[in-house]
Amino acid sequence: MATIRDVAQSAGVSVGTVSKVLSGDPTVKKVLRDRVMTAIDQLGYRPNLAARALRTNRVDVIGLVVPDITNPFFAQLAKAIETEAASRGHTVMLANSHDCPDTERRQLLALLDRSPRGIVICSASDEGAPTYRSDIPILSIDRRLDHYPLISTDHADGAAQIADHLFELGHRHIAYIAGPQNTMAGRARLTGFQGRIKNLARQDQKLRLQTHQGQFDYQSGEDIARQIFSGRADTWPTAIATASDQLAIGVLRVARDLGISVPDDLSVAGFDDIELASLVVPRLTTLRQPVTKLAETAIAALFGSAENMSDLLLPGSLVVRSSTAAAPIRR
Amino acid sequence: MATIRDVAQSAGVSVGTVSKVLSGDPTVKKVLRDRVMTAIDQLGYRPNLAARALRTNRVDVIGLVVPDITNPFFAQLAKAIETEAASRGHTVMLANSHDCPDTERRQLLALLDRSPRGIVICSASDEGAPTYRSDIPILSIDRRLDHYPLISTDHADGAAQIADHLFELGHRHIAYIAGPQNTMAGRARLTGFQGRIKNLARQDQKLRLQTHQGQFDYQSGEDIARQIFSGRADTWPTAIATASDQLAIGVLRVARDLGISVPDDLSVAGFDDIELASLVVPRLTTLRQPVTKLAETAIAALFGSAENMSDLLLPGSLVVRSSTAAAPIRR
DNA sequence: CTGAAAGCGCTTACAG
DNA sequence: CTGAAAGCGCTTACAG
Repeated sequence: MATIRDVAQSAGVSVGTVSKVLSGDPTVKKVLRDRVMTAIDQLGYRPNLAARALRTNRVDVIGLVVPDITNPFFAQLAKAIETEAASRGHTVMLANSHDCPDTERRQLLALLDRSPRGIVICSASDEGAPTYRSDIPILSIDRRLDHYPLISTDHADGAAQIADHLFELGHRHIAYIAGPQNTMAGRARLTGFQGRIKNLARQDQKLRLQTHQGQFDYQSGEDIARQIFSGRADTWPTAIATASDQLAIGVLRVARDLGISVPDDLSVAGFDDIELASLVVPRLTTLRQPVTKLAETAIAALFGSAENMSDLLLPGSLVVRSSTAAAPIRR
Repeated sequence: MATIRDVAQSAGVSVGTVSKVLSGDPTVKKVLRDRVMTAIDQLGYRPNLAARALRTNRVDVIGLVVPDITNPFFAQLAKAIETEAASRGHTVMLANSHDCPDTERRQLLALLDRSPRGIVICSASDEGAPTYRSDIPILSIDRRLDHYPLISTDHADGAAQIADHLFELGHRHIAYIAGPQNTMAGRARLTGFQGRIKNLARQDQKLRLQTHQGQFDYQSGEDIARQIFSGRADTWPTAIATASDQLAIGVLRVARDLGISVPDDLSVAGFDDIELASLVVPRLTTLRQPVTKLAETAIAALFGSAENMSDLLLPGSLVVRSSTAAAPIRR
């Protein structure tokens, strides 16, 4: 491979001048600049990034740690971050923590060693984590790591939007299937939903909410839905809201198995808007997380002054599809 | 950050000795080694990887280029590759080509600049691409880039396994929905299926195959299925095999819309075994691609002698679920 | 406006 | 078995 010396020699200038041309320094006269450019083209010169990194102590890389790239939400996030980073000439280093704090710590250290421009992490758990001493900015996305600033969807507000939607459709007996309460998202969505329902109950005393507790996954949705529908039919809710699309899809399947028609007899709403949400029958009403916006904001923060960054909540948007409709008339 | 000099000073040895300890050189006496280790711990020393890279001209990174990390198949692939790379102390640099040859080229050049240990690429198109001059090994996975060695599922064999399965179930009128014929996977699956059917036809002259042509996506499956079932019912096939799970899922939806019972009236088989395949109703019989094995093989090849590497086809495995069953008795 | 030179933090022959 | 020194390919004050 040609080095900067070869280019300098071929162009008849000093190495320093080539470097200045490379960095777009305007003090280089056009004649020289042109000679250098031709030499670069001729030799097919590409700068050695390791040498540059050693000298400048900075490398055009963004580190990204997610629990599992196979989860559609994280895949979308990774894609958005990669695209955004690429548009700024940066490459993304990807690591999966496999939802394991130990692995996460190892991956984070490995990334830190490569002195990237910054690191974006969706933490495996939002319980206490070691803090990393280094001048490389670290940003949490979706799930906070330790004390590092967090960029995430406003989960509470999103859940409240769903509550409003169901209330407006006339539902007065609503079930909520919450996500795990040891995650911030799980907690925020539950309290957001409950809070809004409490407010709405002032408008209509008949409004009732029953809550259940599961994981974010599909199986939980199935299990809890079966439990909900195990009682007498006149005790059934007319709408079920859930903390994730996966949960909602589990509910949909149970409804079909039991011959409960969605949305005629039962409205179902999810959360996240994963791709599957619009493929399922009927297509799922849900709350879309602003994934691209989250990624853009995170990258912008990394390139700005991530020092004095504070938490940032971005609003999600209600996506109404065919799994929710006016409440059935009962009795 | 502490440097190797600080460690040397603190341990009272030369920089060279520290370096030898770092690399596990057995010629260093235990006393010195211990002193060095303590100094490292005390100072929290972590080697500067840029400096090491400059010196050794090698960096513990694997480059990975996929069309779109959001596609579940590529996500699985990326996860497997990342896990495998991590187990060898390497980090993965991820790039999305967005299915665009130009972007792919740019991404590939950017990765090459970072002098990774090797690059694994699932190319955006298997039509001609520029060849890259560099001593960094490049390996194609799933879809070939130019002349670079390819590791992929044996698509033809996989499609043949599906053909066998349907034949054994007694199906004698089978439709095949092929994928795009400008992709190798699309072509190989079609010819594999056709070839096996041709063989089986020697055992039973009544065996008939009709083929259709679509994309790999869900919508294609829906469109073509509608077309298939637009004729008289006694001309309908008893089984439909497809070139992708997405296609098959499109077929399933049409079947339900038309009141055709799967698998009683119609057997449906997909290809790939994406996660959705086991979530759909009924669960989809399909051919599982050996994703983990593909990734392991690719990484092993990169760490071995990728020089004299040749193409490698790995067998897929038939996953029988509830969307296929014995052919219905007609007439 | 351009060039000569120092130095980033390592690894690796080479002496001893 | 250990150390002194060269050098990887850049960037960046500093002189001129």
